[in-house]
Amino acid sequence: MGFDDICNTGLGLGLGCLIKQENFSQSDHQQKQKKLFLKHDHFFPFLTLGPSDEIYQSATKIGASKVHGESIDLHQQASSLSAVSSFSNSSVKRERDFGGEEVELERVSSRVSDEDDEGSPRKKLRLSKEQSAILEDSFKEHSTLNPKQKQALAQQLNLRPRQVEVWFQNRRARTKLKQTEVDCELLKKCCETLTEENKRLQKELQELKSLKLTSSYYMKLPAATLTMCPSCERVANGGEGPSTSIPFTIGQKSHFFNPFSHPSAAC
DNA sequence: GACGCTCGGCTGGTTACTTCA
DNA sequence: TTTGAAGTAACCAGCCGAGCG
Repeated sequence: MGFDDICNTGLGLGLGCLIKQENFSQSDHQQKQKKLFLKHDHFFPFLTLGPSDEIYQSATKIGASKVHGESIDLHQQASSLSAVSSFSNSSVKRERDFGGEEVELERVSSRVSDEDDEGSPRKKLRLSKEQSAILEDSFKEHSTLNPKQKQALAQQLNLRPRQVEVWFQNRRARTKLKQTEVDCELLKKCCETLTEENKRLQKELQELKSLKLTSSYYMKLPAATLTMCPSCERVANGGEGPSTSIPFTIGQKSHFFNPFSHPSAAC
């Protein structure tokens, strides 16, 4: 197989992104929850240079999911079609007293809460700063609550357990939403970086193809005069002659590239 | 062990209300 | 003073896993 064969095997560029998954030692449920939160440092965008069909396959296989034995589905499961129309004719009026404390003046509520064990009408209250701070602290320790923790927290905050539960549900949703926004921004930047790298490699590829005629010259040289860089698989003429400045790739395997760990694919 | 049922907890989506620029 | 956007408490439907008979 000569250099022509190598050059004409359809070298191409691939683009993908790896997501690393930690091994969890927690309960299944918490594991399931953690899956939803992607850490920044778990992204491994990469470019590949190799036979085009292999690049596509490797990029889709690897980027689509499998890292560390865990499969990750970037596409969230189909969202449930919630056609809920939570009709409510309750209303709550609140005022602030002189000290800034909130005073609730509840008026009407015909909607019965599912947790309304006290028979009191549903209120939409605003949690105090202290309550929020305690809830936040508790959330930092554990994003989910067991029944005992929920009960204890409810007692401590003078809230109903249902309120604590709802607060944690909403808090998790907010966290996930923010994380999604952050991930989106990160992916945008990754995409920009990889696009630039892709352009650069395309250019490099064109240059390599343009060296086709020159390369035939190297093939005629005795094998002993050629040396290959083990890391980048570039062949040089053993330091002899002008050819050392004109490397070319002969590796057939895909060249995985991580722009975060390797700012440049070049030597 | 397989099956069906119940229950509790979670997620995604939504509504209604509050706050603030 | 009004208004629109953002934040958030509360809710609902649906899903899933554990426990039980």
